[in-house]
Amino acid sequence: MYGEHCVTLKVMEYTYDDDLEELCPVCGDKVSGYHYGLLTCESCKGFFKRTVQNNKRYTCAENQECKIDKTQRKRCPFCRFQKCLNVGMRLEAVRADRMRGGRNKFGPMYKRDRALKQQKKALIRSNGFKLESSASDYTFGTSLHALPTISKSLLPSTTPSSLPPTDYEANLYGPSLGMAMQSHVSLSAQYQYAAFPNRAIKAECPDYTSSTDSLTGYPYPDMYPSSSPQPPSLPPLVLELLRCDPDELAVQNKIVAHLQQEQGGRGRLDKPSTFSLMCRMADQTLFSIVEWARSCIFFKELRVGDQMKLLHNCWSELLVFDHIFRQVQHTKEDSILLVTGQEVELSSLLSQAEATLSSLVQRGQEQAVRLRALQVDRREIACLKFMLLFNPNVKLLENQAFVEGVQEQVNGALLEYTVSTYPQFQEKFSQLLLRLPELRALSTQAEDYLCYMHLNGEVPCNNLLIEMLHAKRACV
DNA sequence: TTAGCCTTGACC
DNA sequence: GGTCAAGGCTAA
Repeated sequence: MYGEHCVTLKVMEYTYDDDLEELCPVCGDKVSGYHYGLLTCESCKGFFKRTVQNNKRYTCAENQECKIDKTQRKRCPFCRFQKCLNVGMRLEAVRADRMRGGRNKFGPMYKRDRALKQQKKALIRSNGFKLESSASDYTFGTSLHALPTISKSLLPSTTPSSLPPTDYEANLYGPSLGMAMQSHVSLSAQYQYAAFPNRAIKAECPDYTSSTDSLTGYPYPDMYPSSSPQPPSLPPLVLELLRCDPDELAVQNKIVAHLQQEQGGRGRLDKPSTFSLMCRMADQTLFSIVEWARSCIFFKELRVGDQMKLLHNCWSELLVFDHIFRQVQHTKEDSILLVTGQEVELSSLLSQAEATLSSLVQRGQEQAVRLRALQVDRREIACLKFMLLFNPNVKLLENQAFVEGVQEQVNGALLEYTVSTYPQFQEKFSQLLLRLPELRALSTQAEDYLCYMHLNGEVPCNNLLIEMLHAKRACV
């Protein structure tokens, strides 16, 4: 049996005392500082600047899947620029007026990012996670209670689990889901200003993110000369779906804050197991997913009964998809990026985890590799999440026609988007859809594993995961 | 064209 | 006045 004490995960050592020791997310070269939204190397900074300033258009001689690393980054500027965009470099940080010096509106974001990295580092240290270079051999799941305090502006005044269900409809969801369904509106409102830096920036900068931002292959903002080729217009539905997506940093902050609070309520000696900690992370991620769904266009039009059925059907798919897309963005294939921002060394995990868990992790990594090869972008991810959520095959839906209609609309918008945005990659749409069956199979396997662990008493009590698991199996 | 180094200037 | 993320310059 998979014992909680037998998994000792190595966590990559963080060196946030010196951000410059990090590697460029585009090519892996040494980072020279924050450039256009994130920590990158000097050469990718220059490359990104030249590309945007000179409105360059590249083409890929291969199939737009070129590997970009330090030695090969000069080979294919198309794929290099795509990677710049995919990892999150911001077009709007390149100045249209070419003014030198000074500060831009990203300053606070960089500051927050630094603070977050410090928090993560403290989290890892106080957590007792085994550092790669450390001689001591701590287990992954140890005390979280020594975490540094997250600033009040980032902390919710209350946690989902501390709110009693009062709303009738929310109660229909079950104890945990009911709370998730009714309480997160106020929480998200509180997070809006503290952890949605982009929103604040948008108020002061031209709004490139709403139409032609850094998420696409043809993302040039409107500030460039009108004589230059204009990007194709994007399906409004795709933009709307993307708008529904929560800010990753906000979710991360919220989950870290919750885990801190949760552990704060325990004694120092009451250490959760590795698996238990993973479940708590997944549990909180699931709360975020429910919150996302509730705020989504179309979903909020549905009656609560249908909302429940859809969520019960796809919760594990969305959870697995969330994990996989995080690995796509993470770009490092030798480690896993957790929702808390912590890195876990893959080899260590695979060598010590029980066989089923290893297989799940490996299959997840394979999916991440395939999606990365497809150069999937955020807009496509947003569409795919909707397609998972609005599954017309769910039984006993009150408004099955509506769900089917949404599925068709999103399907059409994704097709239009991929064809117009990636004209050299006509089969991208079908390639993306082909990922879904594998994803569903993986999530089923993950559910089975969770069920098995639950029966063995390894899953924490009052867990939304288990509630969803029971609800789904009761429906089948 | 690339990429390392230099200059600039708002913000602290 | 120091910091640091912008843009600029230039040898390779």
